[in-house]
Amino acid sequence: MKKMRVRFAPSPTGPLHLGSLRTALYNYLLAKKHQGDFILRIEDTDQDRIVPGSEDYIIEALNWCGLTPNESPYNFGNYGPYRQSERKPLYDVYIRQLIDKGHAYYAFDALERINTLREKRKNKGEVFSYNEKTRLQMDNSLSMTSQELSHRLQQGQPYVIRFKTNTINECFILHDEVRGKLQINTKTLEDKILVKSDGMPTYHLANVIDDHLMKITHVIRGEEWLSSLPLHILLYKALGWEIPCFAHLPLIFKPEGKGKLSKRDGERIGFPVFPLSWKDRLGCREKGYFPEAFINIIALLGWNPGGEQEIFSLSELIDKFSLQRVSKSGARFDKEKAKWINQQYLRKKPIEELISLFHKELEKHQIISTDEYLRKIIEAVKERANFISEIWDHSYYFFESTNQYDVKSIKKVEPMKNIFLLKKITQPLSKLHHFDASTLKKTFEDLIQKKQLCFSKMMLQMRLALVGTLQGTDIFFIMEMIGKEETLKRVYRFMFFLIQ
RNA sequence: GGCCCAUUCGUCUAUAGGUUAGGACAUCAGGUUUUCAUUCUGAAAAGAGGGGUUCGAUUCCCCUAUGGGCUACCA
Repeated sequence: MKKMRVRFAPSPTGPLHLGSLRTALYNYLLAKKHQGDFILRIEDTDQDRIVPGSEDYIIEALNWCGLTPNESPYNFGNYGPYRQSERKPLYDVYIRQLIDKGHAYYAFDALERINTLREKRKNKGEVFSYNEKTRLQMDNSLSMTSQELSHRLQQGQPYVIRFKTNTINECFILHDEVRGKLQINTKTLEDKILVKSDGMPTYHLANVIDDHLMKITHVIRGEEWLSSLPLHILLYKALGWEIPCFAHLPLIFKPEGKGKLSKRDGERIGFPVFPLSWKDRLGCREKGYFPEAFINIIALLGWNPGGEQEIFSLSELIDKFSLQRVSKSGARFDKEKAKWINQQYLRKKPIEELISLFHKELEKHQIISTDEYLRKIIEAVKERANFISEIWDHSYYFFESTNQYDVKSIKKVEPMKNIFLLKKITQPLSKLHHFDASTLKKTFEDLIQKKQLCFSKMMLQMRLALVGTLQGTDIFFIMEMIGKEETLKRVYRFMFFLIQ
């Protein structure tokens, strides 16, 4: 059996987004499932559109997700180079071959002429297409003598090379791993440009040649390529090559509105469309998504193994993945579910890892603490956090004193009555030697029983005093953690605030 | 306009002709926790429409509608 080889072939025109990363993931999963190779190839045939830094970004993003390629521009296998811009000599060989065999031809038409032709037809409600019907009226090697052709080539006139679409077999059937059979009518195809006037091949040609030369067995890419598939198949046939398996993945749509998710959708949807930050746009990593969770999220966008399990490790994904279970229709991204998945991972993380991550989070607030202190706090609040940063949101009051109070909440709990409540507790608290949660709880209970007070009102007051809002963890735990001195300080400060 | 693809709860999806159409997120309502969360229980919520094929269609076929993709010397 032939070894499975798949490739992820992004063009370095900016950061990767969710959709491309999912394509990379599915490629990776399929390869690993079959002990195959996962190759990264950089498709930089359009030199004008290259954005500096994007290649590094691609590598780093794959790395962060744990999708390490077996072969890449930085990790050569036997089929390099892995950047298309460096493979030009290879392409030239096959371009020659296509021309010699009559599968491609030179076209000298000025862009302006084609554009005006298009305009004219459009005004008539028709469409101009460069194909079997029109090619002989155009300025190309099919409509001129060989002498004229060589003359013009010698003169150095600019030209492109077009594919001569063979329409002898009017219809043929394609097979797509996720969509099944597709019927194609060659009459509707155009003579696409294979080589641009700068001598570089277009995507279509480079892609086919590279996939063949790199011994790619399965081409897994986005649905936007489905309409070019017939051209690609015809190219394989023209070159006399074996056709690989194709799988076209459904698109990922914007969370609201229409159309496929684009790089510009980032902040509008409130979820980063990028795995890592790009310039001033926050990435999922920076937003606090764990790479395992991120992988899990995108894996489920357009695929599921059929059961009711929703949380999968990378190795489980590898084990369960199959192209047959990729859905045909586009998926809309749901950021709430994404959060939930991240939360599931946060809950499962070993405490040691959470401590270390939280140390880093605290650095942002210039806070240094001990592992032991953090351990207790994380255990207490981790259930309510989706991200590490939210652990901070739910625990800041353990690290800094409150001096701001939520006015609405204060009104709700009748302030003047409650100064009286707070006053009652300060005495017993200051007398305590053991300031731990259970002793504290007992102290409160005793007082409440003795003075016939309301437990819940007392608690709300304490909460406001210690946290500033009606949020927060168990009050007795908070007191234990911040200690007697700080507790009393906060209570007095709150009373003072109320009197004012 | 042409070509192509898709269409199950708000969202992601299960169901490979026979199910009370299942689950998850989100939503809502209750219960537990004499404070905050966690948590538990429950509810509402779907096969785009119309024709076939069939004893029987969400499932197969056709038409329409809707959405999407492509239609560049971009990938």
